[in-house]
Amino acid sequence: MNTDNEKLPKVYDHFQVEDKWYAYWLDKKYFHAEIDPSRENYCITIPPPNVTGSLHIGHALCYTIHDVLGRWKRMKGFNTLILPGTDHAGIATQNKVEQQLAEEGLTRFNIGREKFQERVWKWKEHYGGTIIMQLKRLGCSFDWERERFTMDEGYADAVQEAFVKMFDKGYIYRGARVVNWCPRCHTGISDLEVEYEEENSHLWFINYPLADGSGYIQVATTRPETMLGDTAVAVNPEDKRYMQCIGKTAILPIVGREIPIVDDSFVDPEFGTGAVKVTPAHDPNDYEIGQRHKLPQIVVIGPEGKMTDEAGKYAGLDRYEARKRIVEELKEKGLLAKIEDYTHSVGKCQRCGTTIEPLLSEQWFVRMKELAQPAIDAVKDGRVRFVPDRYTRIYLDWMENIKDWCISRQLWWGHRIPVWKCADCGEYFASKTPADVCPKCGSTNIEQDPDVLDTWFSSALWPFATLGWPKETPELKNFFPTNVLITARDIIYLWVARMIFQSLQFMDNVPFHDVYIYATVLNEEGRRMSKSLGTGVDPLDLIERFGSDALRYALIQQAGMGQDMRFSDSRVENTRNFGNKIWNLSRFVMMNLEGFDLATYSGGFGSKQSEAMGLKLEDKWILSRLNRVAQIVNDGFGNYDMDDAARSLYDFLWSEFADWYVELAKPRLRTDEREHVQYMLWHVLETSMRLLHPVMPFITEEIWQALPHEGESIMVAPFPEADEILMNDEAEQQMAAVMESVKLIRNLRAEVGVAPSKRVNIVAVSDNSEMIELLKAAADGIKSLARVETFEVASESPDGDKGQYVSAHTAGFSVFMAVAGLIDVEKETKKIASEIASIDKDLARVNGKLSNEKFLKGAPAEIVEKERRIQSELTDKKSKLEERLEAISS
RNA sequence: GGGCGAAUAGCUCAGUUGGGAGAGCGCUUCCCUUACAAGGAAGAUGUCGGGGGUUCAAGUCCCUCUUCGCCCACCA
Repeated sequence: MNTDNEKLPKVYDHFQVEDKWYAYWLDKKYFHAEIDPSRENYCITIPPPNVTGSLHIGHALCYTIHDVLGRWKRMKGFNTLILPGTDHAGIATQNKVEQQLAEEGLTRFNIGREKFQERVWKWKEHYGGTIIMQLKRLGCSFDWERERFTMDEGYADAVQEAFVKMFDKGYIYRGARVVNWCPRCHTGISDLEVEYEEENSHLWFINYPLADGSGYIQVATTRPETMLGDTAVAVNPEDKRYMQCIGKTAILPIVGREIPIVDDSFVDPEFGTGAVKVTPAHDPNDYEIGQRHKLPQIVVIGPEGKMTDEAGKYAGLDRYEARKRIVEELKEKGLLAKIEDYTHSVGKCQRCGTTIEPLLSEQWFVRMKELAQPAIDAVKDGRVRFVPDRYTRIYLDWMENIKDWCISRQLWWGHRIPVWKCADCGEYFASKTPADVCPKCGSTNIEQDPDVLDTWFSSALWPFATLGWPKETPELKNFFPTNVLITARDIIYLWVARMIFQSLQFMDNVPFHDVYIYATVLNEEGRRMSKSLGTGVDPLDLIERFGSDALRYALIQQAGMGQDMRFSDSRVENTRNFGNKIWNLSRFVMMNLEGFDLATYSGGFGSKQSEAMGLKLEDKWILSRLNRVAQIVNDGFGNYDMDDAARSLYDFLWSEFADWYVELAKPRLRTDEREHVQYMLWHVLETSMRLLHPVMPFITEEIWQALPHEGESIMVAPFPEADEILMNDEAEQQMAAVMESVKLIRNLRAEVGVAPSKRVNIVAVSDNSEMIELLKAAADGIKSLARVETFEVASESPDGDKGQYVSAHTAGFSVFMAVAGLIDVEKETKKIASEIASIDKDLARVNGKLSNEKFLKGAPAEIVEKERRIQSELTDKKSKLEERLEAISS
């Protein structure tokens, strides 16, 4: 290979490299998975991002993890399918488009359902496109030929199929309930879509006069405006204070309605006055009380958050204005006993922040009990495993206390509910195809339900609907169930749980085997990164500045087991530096590969071959380290410990390969070892690039392509497996001693202030023959790394004028550095004395242990042995220092 | 009210089954030594949140307290 013609630029330029290789990979169709029964599958259907906007760093982490695992498995020979797509995100996207309309002074009602839907589709095209572009820039090796959208044609069919089947099986029912109503979004939402916030408010105490004139009963409320809809007062049946009131009636102030006083064990006698006003149409608990006592339901607040006609003179007022005025009127009438400050949590719409109005309305629900059970079993018996494990209980607790799921939404963007109602006989029926006649009475006077389905109803089908369900496609047969779901912890209930029960229902199998809940990304201030909080960071910005590889590595390096991570730009900058280090490391190797021919090295490193090749200590050492890293990386990816894998590669490449091996290789390249060293450098670098490729795909491809290689892309090259034969404890220990000697000499130089350019004369001393041999063998390397002119190895300290040496001591050997002129005896004495003091401290600890019989008896033999070794090392070092002290002061 | 997680160097975080406290950034000193100044060499910095306990041995296990974050709950 002629390296002169292919000089790599000095600074890594991520711009041209990333675009070039992504286009190449696409062109080669490496991302595309065809069905291949001869190979084991690896399949993930990605969590489809909402088409509400662009992706932030949290998403970048999620999809980087997908891509790391995908690339790893692909290189390991799995038929790998990472299936991408996007989610229509009903309410969220509709809100975005409504905001857009509002800027034009329009509402969805102005332009009508059809036109509105057109606008949302346009929005989807735009932002869906942006998201896909972001994923591509991130380097994601997803199968774009199989990209899906939760409202594409086939998907719509799956949603209808699922709904109709569930409807016909009786899992879906229509019911009047108090639901969480968002007056701004104008729709009901599920319990999971409500977010609670602490609010400072008041507790109003109101006297309700008793009808018999015998006084009044006092109730406490946080929502005085709902009193207009009260149809009872409830007290606890055990509450002695109110026993005589039960069965009596009270006169509802302002309204004048006579309402019963009922007993219900729901009421907590400790809270407030122990008497509760009951508003069945505006509070889920009151609704339940109302059901138990057959109370009427009076809706006094309408869908817009305004008082209804039932509110009499307050009709038409905003709910908060009504509250003010009602409190005012009660005060005037002398019925307001007191007002207390009170802090409580108030439900807000997850999507727009508007305070939820509990409102009685008719909705479609999924009956959950029966569906939940198999989903509970699947996790309990381990068919689905949560990582980290602590989420198992969170899931199970929720599933075991599950409530029915409100799936209808009064929105225009989403899957229209495939239910028709017959105007003549009142029958509701579901149908996948547009219906025109009532199956019960034959009437054609039928109308489709205007509502759409909760987005999560469609998302719940994702792992199988994307593979073709309800059709029995080859993809579905081949790739289902998928291997793992990688997702954020905030959608365990909303999505994960629902995929599990829907999959068990429709596929009779779990949707995935592992659920990996990754870290929540926080910004520098420790706040959750979220678009709606305004704390999102655009990954594209970081990719532009530092490169995709840098961003990916920074994310993976920090992606510990579900731990939150604070993310800041400086992290990515550091990783960019790592990329540059790898780049220059590769430049060095490449510059020195002249004349290297890969073809002559087809054997690799077997134990015998390595002997035959005459491996030096540093060769054995770097091969040992390389294979240990290969082990850690494979284990790390396999156990979702990706940070461990990433960090070990960083340390290996920078602190071992570049800092030590390459430095030791430099002089060897000028000797007859050249060819062998070339092979070593190539081998270690090429293997490292393959190990690193899943995390940093672009730079590794660029380097790999520039190196001699076999195959057309690193993406499809085999992933390195650890070879235990090459793991070599002895070499690692010996190398540690050599490195220690270099550090000691460098340290002495710095201490005495010898200029880096100046070479020094060293005498290394040991009374251990093996150590002497080792130091002798390593002399060339030590001389080069520590800038040593003469390096003498002796069994005794240099005699003669000891005032001409400074020294440093470690276990097994000492180094003496000749200084020009005499040493500063005072300074040297001080240094040695302080070292002795520090050794004494350690020695005291070790001696204490070793003189403790309990320790000697209780601790395992190897630990005792280790302490003994430490003791002898310290003692040895101390005596050397004392000897030295003696020598210089004499 | 219940549950979960976190607390380790100035900052952000690693620390596998209990066995001589680590990295990156920042800081100090020196160096453009032909792979790399986005770099190299040397160095300083810790009551491992507090208090108990188990153990020969605790950052690691148990109890308790404090502070922060998150989740769940029918907080009228």
